[in-house]
Amino acid sequence: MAGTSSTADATIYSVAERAGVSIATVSRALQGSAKVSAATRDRVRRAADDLRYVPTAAARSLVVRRQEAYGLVLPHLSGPYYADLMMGFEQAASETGHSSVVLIAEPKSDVKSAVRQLAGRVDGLAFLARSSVPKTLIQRIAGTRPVVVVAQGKVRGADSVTAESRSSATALTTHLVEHGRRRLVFVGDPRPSHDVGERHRGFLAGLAANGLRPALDPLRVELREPLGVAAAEQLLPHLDRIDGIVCANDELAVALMKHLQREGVRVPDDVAVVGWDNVMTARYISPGLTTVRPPVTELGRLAADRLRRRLEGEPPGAFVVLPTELVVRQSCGCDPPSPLGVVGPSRHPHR
Amino acid sequence: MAGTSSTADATIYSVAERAGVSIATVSRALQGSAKVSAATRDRVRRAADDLRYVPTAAARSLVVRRQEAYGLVLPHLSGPYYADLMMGFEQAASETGHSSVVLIAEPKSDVKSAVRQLAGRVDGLAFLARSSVPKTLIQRIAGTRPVVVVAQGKVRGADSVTAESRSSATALTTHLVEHGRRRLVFVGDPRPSHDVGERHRGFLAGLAANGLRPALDPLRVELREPLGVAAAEQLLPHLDRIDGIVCANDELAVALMKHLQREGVRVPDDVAVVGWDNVMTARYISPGLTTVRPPVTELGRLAADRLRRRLEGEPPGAFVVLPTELVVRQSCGCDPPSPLGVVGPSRHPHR
DNA sequence: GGTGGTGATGTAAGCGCTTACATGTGGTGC
DNA sequence: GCACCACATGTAAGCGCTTACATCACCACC
Repeated sequence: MAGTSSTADATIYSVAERAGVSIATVSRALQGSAKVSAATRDRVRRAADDLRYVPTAAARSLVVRRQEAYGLVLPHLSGPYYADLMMGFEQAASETGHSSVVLIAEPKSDVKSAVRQLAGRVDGLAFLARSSVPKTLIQRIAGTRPVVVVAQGKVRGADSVTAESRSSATALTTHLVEHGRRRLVFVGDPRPSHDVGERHRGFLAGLAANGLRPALDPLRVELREPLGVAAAEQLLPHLDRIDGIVCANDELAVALMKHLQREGVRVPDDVAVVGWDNVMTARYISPGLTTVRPPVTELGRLAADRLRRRLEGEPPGAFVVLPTELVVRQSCGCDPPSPLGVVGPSRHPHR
Repeated sequence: MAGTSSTADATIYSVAERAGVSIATVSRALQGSAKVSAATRDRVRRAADDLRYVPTAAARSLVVRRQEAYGLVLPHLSGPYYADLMMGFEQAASETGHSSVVLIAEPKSDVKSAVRQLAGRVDGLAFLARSSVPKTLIQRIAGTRPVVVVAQGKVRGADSVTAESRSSATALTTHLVEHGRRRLVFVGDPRPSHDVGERHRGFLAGLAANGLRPALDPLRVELREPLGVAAAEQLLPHLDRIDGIVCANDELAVALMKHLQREGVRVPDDVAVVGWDNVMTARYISPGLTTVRPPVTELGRLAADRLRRRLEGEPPGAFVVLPTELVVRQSCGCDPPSPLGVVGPSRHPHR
């Protein structure tokens, strides 16, 4: 019933028949191989067109022993971060003729078998941090085909691309200290995510360098908007003991800041707030949110690029760190609208 | 070199050999077919595990004559809209065991062949509006396999899922008129996108119902942030002649509003501004942006659902319209923080 | 007018799976 | 003790392509 019109399942055979040639010639004509006469090529093309022929990729994959596709495993988190990353990935992938198969790995669904299945249809895979795929599984897959992990620590046998986090976090923290803030607190759970862990370590380092310690233990919350409100609630009673809040990402930061403001707290006067990711809202909210911009699209692009190289024979183990950019707005205590400053080592692949 | 470890290319044969059974038994054991003894199943599983066996999806696809994958064609536009839509789509797809292959169709790249190639590796495709895929191409593909268009008008032979636009736009416009605004202008190009066209028509209808006409011709700009600033620049000289700006989407609206404010224009006092999409920024900016919330995730989910049904034999031609929600904040002139109101017909599939 | 070369096309062998059908093995019922 | 059946497993045929190799026609050259 679906897609009827009788031509629905044209194959290379029907095209060959209609064009009066062998299937080999059809294949050659359609792949643009040189060894076909112009006349024949035209005839084949016309036949294919008439028949609405769509070559079955699976058949080709089987014989060329390549899927010509990459897999991208994301956590279930909306937000611009993942969209941008995907764009970069897909673009780089398609430039080398690879399709992108995406999988959203949420905790609830059967991630393990979903990932396995995905692996079977791609030549290489990229795993994003926080995608609730156990590291051991990633390692297993990496023993099977090229794998790159994004925004995570190293995984044996896999490549890694990350945005620099620790030193930017230190810079960010130092910036707050230079504003005279001494009683800082970190909001976000440093444990489950390598990246957030790094930000937290950088935060601690920034404090330590100034002989300071966190005013409170980190508030271990997930990096989502509603938790920002919850965190604000938790902090309200302690506002006399803190003068700066370093959030693990912008969603948390904007929600938290807005809620504090609703409760009459002045930002940055009473308390400074900073985030991470440079989402769109960060530059529209007021005061403008001081944050860190990771090169998200570039991260995606680079992940696909790693896969390409691996498939071309490069050995695994590359570890690429991309620089981030400190984006200073007003929530930290700076007054004028003045975005500036670049922090972090420049790109430095090794191994 | 890549993914060495010698086991890299375990096939069903090597697993069969190691387990001491035939490949048929391996297939049955791994697919969970009932006709395998528990002991054998275990042995096979262990062998597969030892060998890091990853079944080649292409081989299976070839024989079962299904790709077990859907294609999703998006325009090159970042923003939460597409991310959410993809989430919904992927989720629904994976619930029925389908992978999602995404393609970002930008004008520059060779969209035509990319789409063709995509078609060959999926069982059905969803095309998003503004994805720079010519309608004729979509129609051709639709003659070949199930196709659903999202947020577009009807396409022959394809299904369609859309968010209600026109009457919500009328409601939005009417709301502004009720605030006493009489001199409204539409920002965004109604021509290339079916949805934007609908919003514009709804805008005109809302005015006409009150005996009004647009204060200016629509400002035909793309729906991206930078164009919002440009539009604001264009409107500044005419501010005496307008008191309300209806933007085709939120990105445009927030950029425009912010720029007007920078120039000393008071929103909503001097001029009201409204948008469309209900992006995150809309609720953090001040004044809060009055806008319309389309059920984006649901749209994605429904698109995948249509494909499923078509593959199950349902005839093409379904036309599903999802209701949107008017989100009233302050940029329209309302004072209290009070989101409310639902507008638009409820979901009504026909055919 | 043979010989050899060149370019276009055909022949056929798989790629790694699934599955209809054939085969084998034991247990049951009479 | 034999027929029968259910169940577990094996055999083998393809799914729709690509490509190495064989074939063929034609032309140039001496």
